[in-house]
Amino acid sequence: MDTIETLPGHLIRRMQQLAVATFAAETHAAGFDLTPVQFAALVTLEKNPGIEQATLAALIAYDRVTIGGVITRLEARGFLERCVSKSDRRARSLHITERGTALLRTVWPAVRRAQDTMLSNLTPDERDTLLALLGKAIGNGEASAG
Amino acid sequence: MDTIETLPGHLIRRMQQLAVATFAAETHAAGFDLTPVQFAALVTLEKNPGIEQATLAALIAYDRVTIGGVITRLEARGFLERCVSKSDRRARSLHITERGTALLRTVWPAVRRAQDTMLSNLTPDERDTLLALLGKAIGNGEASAG
DNA sequence: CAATAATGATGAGCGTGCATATCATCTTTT
DNA sequence: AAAAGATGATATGCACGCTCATCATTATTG
Repeated sequence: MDTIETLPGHLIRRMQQLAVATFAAETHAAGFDLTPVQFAALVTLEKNPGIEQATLAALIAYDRVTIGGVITRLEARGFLERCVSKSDRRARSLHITERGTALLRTVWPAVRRAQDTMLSNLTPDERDTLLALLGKAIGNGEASAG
Repeated sequence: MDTIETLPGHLIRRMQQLAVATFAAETHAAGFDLTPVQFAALVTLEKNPGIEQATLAALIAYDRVTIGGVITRLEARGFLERCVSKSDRRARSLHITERGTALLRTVWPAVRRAQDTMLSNLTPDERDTLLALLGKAIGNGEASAG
């Protein structure tokens, strides 16, 4: 064998590559400049106002250091605010801004379109199966009561 | 809805995250310091001696610029050689070295183990299904005679 | 309560991953 | 064969994504 094509890791990377490219294509086409991480952070922040960076990182399964940089860039663009937590002076409490909320509201259609496009080679049944298997593979449904 | 958890893109990213982490864990545990891209490049180079950077990039579906950096690091570590192509002085012909071949031979077991570990939550049938669906989603089997 | 450990954030460093621009070289067109 | 276009590689810039180290602050323990 000794080839890359059939290795799970390679297929997974290609899929992720396609997903990111599709996300970028759809959002850019709609006039936005937002990465998947940035979108995930804002969406999660809208649903959980006031959480700290570490909590946000855990919620969307990212490294804390990575999230720090993402937050810095989102703050610089005015999509969220970062202030020292009242209960823990080490922590930074995060709040999405009006501008951030407005961005989410307008970008959601493009994001939904992207989710559809990146699976356009699959039938609806196949999509369901794929997503179920991915969820099972990454351990969704086990101790995910975070 | 308005949440991240159920979006295909999020699941795909989590899967890729798991795949990379598993690859690193298994190869590190076996005493190697190699990234998935570096491994893919070396394997493909072993099978296709003398190809150029652009060809290699196309074979493993990477950006040419990215591959340039990967090749530079692999060359610095003595795993491959880069020389000006005879037929095209713009191009760089790549050859894996003895050291590179030896590395591949010894790291393969860890890589295979990683491929298994990253899907350990799935049954054999589920793994087959997942890989088939990923292949279909990324368009394998259509004009892939590159 | 003092010493220790744990936690939140940040800085440094490395390696992708991609877009854009630039230069060298090859190919095509006229 | 000169002009125009295409292609291979590289430099630059930006954004992840992670490890390790560091500092501040909080929690724990003796």
